[in-house]
Amino acid sequence: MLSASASPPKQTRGERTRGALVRAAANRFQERGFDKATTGEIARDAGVAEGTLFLHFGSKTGLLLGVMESFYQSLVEELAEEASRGGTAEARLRHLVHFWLRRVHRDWRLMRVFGQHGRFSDDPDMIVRFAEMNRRITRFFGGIFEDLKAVGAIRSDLPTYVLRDALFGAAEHLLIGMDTTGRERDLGEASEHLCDLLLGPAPPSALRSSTTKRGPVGLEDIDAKLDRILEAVVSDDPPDDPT
Amino acid sequence: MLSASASPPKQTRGERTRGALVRAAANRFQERGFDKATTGEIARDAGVAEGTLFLHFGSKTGLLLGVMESFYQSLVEELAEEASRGGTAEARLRHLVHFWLRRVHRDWRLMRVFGQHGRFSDDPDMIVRFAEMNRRITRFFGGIFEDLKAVGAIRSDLPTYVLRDALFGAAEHLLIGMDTTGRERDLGEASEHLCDLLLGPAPPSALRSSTTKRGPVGLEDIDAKLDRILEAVVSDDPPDDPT
Amino acid sequence: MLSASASPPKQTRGERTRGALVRAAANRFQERGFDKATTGEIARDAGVAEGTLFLHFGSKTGLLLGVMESFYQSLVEELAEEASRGGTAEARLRHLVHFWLRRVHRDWRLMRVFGQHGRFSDDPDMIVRFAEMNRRITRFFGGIFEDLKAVGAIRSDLPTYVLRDALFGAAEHLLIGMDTTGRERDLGEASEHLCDLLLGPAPPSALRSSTTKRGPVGLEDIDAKLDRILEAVVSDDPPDDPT
Amino acid sequence: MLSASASPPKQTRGERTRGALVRAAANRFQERGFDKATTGEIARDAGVAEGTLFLHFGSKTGLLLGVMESFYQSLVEELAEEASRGGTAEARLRHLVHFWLRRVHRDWRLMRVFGQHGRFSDDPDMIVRFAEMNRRITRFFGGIFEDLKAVGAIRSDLPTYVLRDALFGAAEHLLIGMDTTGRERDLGEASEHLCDLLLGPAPPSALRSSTTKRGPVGLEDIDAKLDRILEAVVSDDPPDDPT
DNA sequence: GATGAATGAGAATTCATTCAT
DNA sequence: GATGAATGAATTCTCATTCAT
Repeated sequence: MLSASASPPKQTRGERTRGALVRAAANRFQERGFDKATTGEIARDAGVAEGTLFLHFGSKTGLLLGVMESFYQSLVEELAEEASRGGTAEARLRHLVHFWLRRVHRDWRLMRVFGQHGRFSDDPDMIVRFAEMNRRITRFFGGIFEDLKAVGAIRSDLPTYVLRDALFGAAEHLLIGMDTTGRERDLGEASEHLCDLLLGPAPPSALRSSTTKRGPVGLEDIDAKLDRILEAVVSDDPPDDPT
Repeated sequence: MLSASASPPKQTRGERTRGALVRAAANRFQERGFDKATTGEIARDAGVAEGTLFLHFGSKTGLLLGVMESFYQSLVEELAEEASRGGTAEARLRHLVHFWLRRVHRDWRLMRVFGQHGRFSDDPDMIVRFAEMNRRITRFFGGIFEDLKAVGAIRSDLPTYVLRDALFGAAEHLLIGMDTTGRERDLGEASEHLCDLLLGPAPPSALRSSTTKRGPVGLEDIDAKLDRILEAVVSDDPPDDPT
Repeated sequence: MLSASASPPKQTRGERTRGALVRAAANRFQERGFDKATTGEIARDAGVAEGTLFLHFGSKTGLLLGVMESFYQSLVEELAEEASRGGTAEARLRHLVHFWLRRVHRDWRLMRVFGQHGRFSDDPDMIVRFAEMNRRITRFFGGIFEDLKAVGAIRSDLPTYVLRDALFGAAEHLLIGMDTTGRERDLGEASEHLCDLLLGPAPPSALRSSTTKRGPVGLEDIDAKLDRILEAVVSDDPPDDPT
Repeated sequence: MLSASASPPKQTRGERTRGALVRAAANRFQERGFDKATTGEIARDAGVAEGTLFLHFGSKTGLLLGVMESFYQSLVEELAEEASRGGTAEARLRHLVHFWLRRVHRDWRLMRVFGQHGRFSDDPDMIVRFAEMNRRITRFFGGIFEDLKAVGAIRSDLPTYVLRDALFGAAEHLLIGMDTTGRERDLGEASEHLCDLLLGPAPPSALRSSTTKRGPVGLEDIDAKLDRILEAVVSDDPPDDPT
């Protein structure tokens, strides 16, 4: 989960403890969900007494908040870095979507916990904080959509919220489906398809990116597909939503 | 929630009790989630003793299963009725999507509970049953997508699963967004936009009539068909899910 | 504590359980105070599972309320019976005060718990209920004081509240003193003295009651007192307030 | 609470810390009671680390002891000053009672905590110390009562302990009643009434002059003196308590 | 003297489930 | 079929106290 930071030597004992707790909690929340994960378990994993958990985070919900903040902070950083790579708006979208799919793939269970409790917690603070974090994330994509519309690469008659919901919703369903059914999907391909959907059909010129290139069909293509069909006789099941 | 059926007079006492429990449970699950809803309050709402609940459903999970079955049964019936209205594939899609949005709008919290517990329950029976129900739902849309591709109304390069994930995912995000933020959206408009996205911009010519020929059969045609087969085989067993 | 009722055969299981819990709780509250008594302990004493306690009383505070109600109910009944004995207002006062001293002597620790938590609980319901019970008790004495004033047996220039506070306060301090210091006092004598104080000095005639009779002093009296002085070289400690 | 003394400039750091802790603790004990006040909040209020509290007082009980000592020390000083004003025994009583009412009015919650824990603590040291402090207080009043009896201003047939219990008990009930019911009482009036009760109605003649002789010595006189001795011996060690 | 981080033994409460009637 | 009373394991949270720095 949250990586065991290669800590620059300066860190108080308290900081180390907090870190260990956040990491242990992220793991437990991910694998068992918030409600089924117990504070006892988490403390034990972190190698501290249960009371220490409450010393640092005040409550189980406070701990979740801590995990969320830690998670979204690095997520935003990564996203910022990925988004900083130049290119046309379309290239940036394709790049970010691909990144998003891979990123969410790693942590969708945890993000699902965030979504569930960030939105429906009894603690209003939690709800507010979660909304903020979420906004920081969606902004990245919302901005690009606006750019694309301005440039004419996306039909301007589609409201941004539909595009955004389609993007995040599709990603979520896709990833959950993969994880709960065991069916493997090539995330690169999937993200290309998803972008294709959002961007609409290729404008006259051939801007198509490599994976989706539609050159003349050869026997190789057919053979590859037959292979996949043969494999497909085995797989099984359905997906849901991350955040 | 599940409507208090104007019951045809004949019903055993047991049936009436079961019904009351299912209705009460649906309400509680919806408003408090599965875990926070207690068997005690459900029994009280239903006007029976707590023991009676276990007499009929064996366990809380069993009760959830009962609620799910009752829910999906009517959902499938409604969907079947809506889908039976004729029209072009596109008209059927637009109609069903609109219906879906309105329908899910009413019960998204409950469906969210189903999705959560149907997929991640410890009870394997629960998982299997949920998958079946889900498949019954997705089939309606999957079929239409195939038709639309066949007809050329949807670009055949987009795999069905992407369309399906985009549809269900977008619907879910849209509805949750409405409910948690209080922001009102016109569901009619939203469903039109969503269909516009899925269908892509209207093609220039009259390719939309249902049985247009596309010239001599080439490898491209075969390849396209293999695409459909591939999609069908992979997704008929493990389809995407609308929760 | 609360007497193990010689139950008339009709009593549901629940009633028996409630009774056992109330009795066990009264004991524990009395000997350890409300805060230090644990629900686990009480349940064990009552021979039921800890959960059962909460089934019947909802919370530890609810249990205290149950104990209080049970206690004050019998107290009021006893008081009503004692008060029903006729006689002059003075005779009734002397009788009731004597009864009160004996009664509180038995349960002052418990009554102290009631006073503490009945007045300072966070639960407003508790406070209201306690105030009501208390009023029911004080009314008995307040009424008599009014009668005595009307009759001229008590100086009418003393407000009733002073008399009442002096009575209850003195009783409380007296009893606590006895219990915490181990010093024995004759409750009959003490109640006579207390009444003497409240009533003021004897009117001309010799209404003095038997224990306080001041006949001619004999050597026996002096000898008895010397005995007590000799013993007194050993005793120790101080008192507090019941309710 | 305990006043922030305008300290004579010389005070070690330790003394200042102790003082801050005692003041903070007095406040917390008063408003939340001993058990509900936590060492954490007290330390925070005092502006020191929690560990520091234990450094100075060893335990929470030790802290209470510290507060008690500080409190009773000033109380005794104040009382001594008030008592030093001359006048007849009766005037001194009236003055002291009035002072007592006003004084207790300010701090009855805290004194209640002292009474509760000073008497029922598990720590035997606490009990002993509390008893000593208490004795120092009661002596002031006990002495006056003896004087008044000697002078004939109080009927000598009432044992001192009854007077003392009535005084302290009435004061306590009166003050608690005021605070918990919100009912305002004029403390000046109340103290007059209370003294009137204790002193009884003014005797007809001039028996109140300080050294009135009462004729030839008889057994009655000896007996009365034995009463006083008896009382003194029994109550000088274990006196009644003003809490 | 002082700190702040850590501790761990409780405590109250919850709730799905069982079972005698 | 139905009930209501009982259960007891599990869980979160509190707080006085300790101790290395």
